[in-house]
Amino acid sequence: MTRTWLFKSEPDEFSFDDLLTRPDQTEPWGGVRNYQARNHLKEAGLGDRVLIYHSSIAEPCVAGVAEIVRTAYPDPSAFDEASPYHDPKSDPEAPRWFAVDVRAVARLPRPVTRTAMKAHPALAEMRLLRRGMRLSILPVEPDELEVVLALGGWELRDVQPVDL
DNA sequence: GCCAACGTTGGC
DNA sequence: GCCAACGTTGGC
Repeated sequence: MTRTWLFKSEPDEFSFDDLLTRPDQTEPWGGVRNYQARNHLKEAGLGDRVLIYHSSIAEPCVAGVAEIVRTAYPDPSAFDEASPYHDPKSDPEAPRWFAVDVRAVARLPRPVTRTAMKAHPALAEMRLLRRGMRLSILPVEPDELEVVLALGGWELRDVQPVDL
């Protein structure tokens, strides 16, 4: 069963366009240091869709769609003393933090702004839009995915992983 | 820049 | 185990 997730990113740090420039349009997604978000990361399965959401900008939006191409593995940055995400309490024998690899599917024909999502009645229950929601990795319901894609000028079949 | 919401830390 | 203090996130 293919699920959908929403990954937050500050585009100044890493944007959907950055993902498109990576080799094979694939990038490890790590540095998540919140247990609830980590648990979501560990649930992500091969081929799950990912909405890439740009936060902390004037107009926060979903910029594009990616997919999981490697499921959770120990996050190397946790063991890297030079990394800002270094966690001395994470033991390589029992890793605390995990990363996944994501590959771009495509940019949305038009970005779906937070404002547009908030204005849509079908998205009233969307996790992302709840007050005080700070999790950087969130599940997205199937019907919510359809609405977001429609707002972005796409339909669900446009993001079916090709190998399914 | 403000501030609400929330997570983490550490004293007790 | 409680809870105050503090730090961070992220929309506005």
